[in-house]
Amino acid sequence: MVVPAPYPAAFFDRPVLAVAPDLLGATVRHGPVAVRITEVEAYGGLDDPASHAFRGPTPRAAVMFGPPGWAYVYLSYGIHWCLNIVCGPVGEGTAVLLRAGEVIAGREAVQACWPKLAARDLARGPGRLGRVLGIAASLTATPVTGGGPLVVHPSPPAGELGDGRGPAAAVPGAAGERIERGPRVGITAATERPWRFWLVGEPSLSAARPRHRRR
DNA sequence: ATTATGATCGTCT
DNA sequence: GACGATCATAATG
Repeated sequence: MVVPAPYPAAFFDRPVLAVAPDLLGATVRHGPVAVRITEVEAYGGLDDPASHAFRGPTPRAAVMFGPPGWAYVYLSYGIHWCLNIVCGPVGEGTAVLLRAGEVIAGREAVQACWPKLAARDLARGPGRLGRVLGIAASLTATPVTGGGPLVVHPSPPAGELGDGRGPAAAVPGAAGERIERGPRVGITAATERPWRFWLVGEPSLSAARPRHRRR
């Protein structure tokens, strides 16, 4: 089994609106579990009222102003641990929120933990994605570029990454897939910015998932 | 099928 | 002291 090298810090040291779509189709790994990212949101710095970085480097948001390629983990609604990757140069305060994905490694163990969920729902939504990966507060301010417990790397061809990837999931891969964008979800400020990105046709999307039409 | 509500706690006002 | 970058469950059409 070949595991690709992580994306280098330079990959994340770019405008957040450039990094966000580039993360679609990439893989996040933590221990035995890996998730192929299908939906993300971009969050700005001091200029984005919806961002945790909007009020400057507070104790919580200070990580966002740190080096690109570091994880920013926060607790949502007192319950869910959500995962971001810091982007741009030090001091900018931007990050990409990982909102949904497809479990491509360690799926059997994950399925055993949540047997009532369909495979496509296991990492659908930022809270579930974090839960499946075992995201914890201790992972904030650690690099995802290698050397840490959390790693982001290009997705290998279907089947080369452990169990769980059936032929039906052997999608064309990030390169050939279409990307759409739209408004971010769950925020009350700057709702007009189309800073949410997703892979067209993925069954694991957290919102606006195409319901099959009745006839 | 959609809509309502409770859970639960760190962060910032 | 109010409010979330959410989700599971229950109630209702």
